[in-house]
Amino acid sequence: MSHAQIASIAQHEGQTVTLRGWIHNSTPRGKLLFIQMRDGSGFIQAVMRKQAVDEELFEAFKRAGQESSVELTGLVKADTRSKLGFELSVTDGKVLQSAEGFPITPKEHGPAFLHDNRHLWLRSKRQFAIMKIRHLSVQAIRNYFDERGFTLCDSPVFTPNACEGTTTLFATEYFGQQAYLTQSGQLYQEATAMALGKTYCFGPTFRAEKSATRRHLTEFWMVEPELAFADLDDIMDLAEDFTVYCVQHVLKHGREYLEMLDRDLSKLECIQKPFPRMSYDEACARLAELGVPVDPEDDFGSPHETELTKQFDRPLLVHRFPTAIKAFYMKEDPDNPLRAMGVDLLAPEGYGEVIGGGQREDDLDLLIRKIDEHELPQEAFAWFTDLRRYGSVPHGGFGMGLERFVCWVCGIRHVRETIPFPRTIDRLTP
RNA sequence: GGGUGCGUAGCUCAGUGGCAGAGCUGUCGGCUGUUAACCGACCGGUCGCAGGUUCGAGUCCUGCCGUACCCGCCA
Repeated sequence: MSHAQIASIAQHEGQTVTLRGWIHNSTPRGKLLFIQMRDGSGFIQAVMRKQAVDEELFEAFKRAGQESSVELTGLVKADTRSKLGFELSVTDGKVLQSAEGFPITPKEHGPAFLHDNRHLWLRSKRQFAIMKIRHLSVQAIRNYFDERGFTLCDSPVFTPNACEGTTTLFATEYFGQQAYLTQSGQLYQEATAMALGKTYCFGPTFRAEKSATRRHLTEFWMVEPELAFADLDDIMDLAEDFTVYCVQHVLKHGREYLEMLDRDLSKLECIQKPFPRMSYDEACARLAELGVPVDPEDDFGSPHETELTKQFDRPLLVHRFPTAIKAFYMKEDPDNPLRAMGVDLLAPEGYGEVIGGGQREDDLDLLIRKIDEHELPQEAFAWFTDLRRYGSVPHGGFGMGLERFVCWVCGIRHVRETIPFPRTIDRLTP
């Protein structure tokens, strides 16, 4: 007898198979027992008839609580009464461990309770679907860059210096020195891109931001491509093409998971090129037209962002932000030094910033001046300025927050559900 | 860093200053098409913590703790 997987149950129609998994929920109905079983690959309904199995077995399954581990053998039947289209008509089985009082019942629960039980909550159908979509997103990201000649060159997690101020850095002791956990792999990608042309890193990043919002984690995964010989337009083209690829990949391979989450698929189907693009100044003018004016020398906030993205059914690229509010490494607009060659990709439906990036300052003297202006120590950036000393070229890249992407694609409210064990300002466990 | 709301059974919640409640979970029994089943019974309480007002506080006041959401900042 072979063990089958629920995910590929259609191949076994008309056959007798054995499934190994857990009782997701069960409903006794007299001499019938309906078992919602999951095996990690999917969910299926098994029907146990008292007359068809050993009496002791029937009683054992009737007593077995939610999340008991079990083995079930039966005939795979096409059945329209089951949501999957297939049902297991049980002939034999075994309760491996009979569980009692599983805390996450099929009824309603609050977020604090669910997160305290994250190790068990991952077994629910909704979390199963989200983790599958996260996986497909990672697959899409890697495929995209690998198929286009990018070389994976991961940046270090321990770093000696801050690139955007120390208040958002996690500090740690490193053999007697102060070290920080990385909040971006970008500076190192600028080095690898000069060595290999097109590179990317993909790993966890850490930010000690005191942001308790539905869009923030203190530990999150970021993919950061960097290209030599690229200007702002190239970066925007890449961000656009990449986003379309990733969304369409999930849509193509993860339809069943999106349906489990009741995602409106039409909202994802329309994520196609071209994306609307507007400069920051154009965005401010548009906001004024929409009746939400903004001070053009001050960055606009999340309500402004939402108002802007509501105008479109696909992501919006906003470029050329005020230099004053952007990081030291960002290139100034040659046409206007008050504007920097940065770009944000704002996802629709109120999801907001998913990608941030731009063209980097490639002029040695300007970069050294910017480091001073930002009151950063030159010596910490000696290796970074070397990149402009030896064969500087126009270059750029961006970072995409994986969890924000997954949150948008899933159409869920909070990023904390998009990572197996979220780390937020007020949660370190489980 | 700023603002707002909520803490009552394992969970989700109701509770008018006057006897501590419901549904679900769990345990036991019943039921042949359920999928958050249903019917009957049982089990289940430091009303977040500390102080105050009052004849009397789950309920009103103060502080603390926890939690949720919004803003700022970002991906």
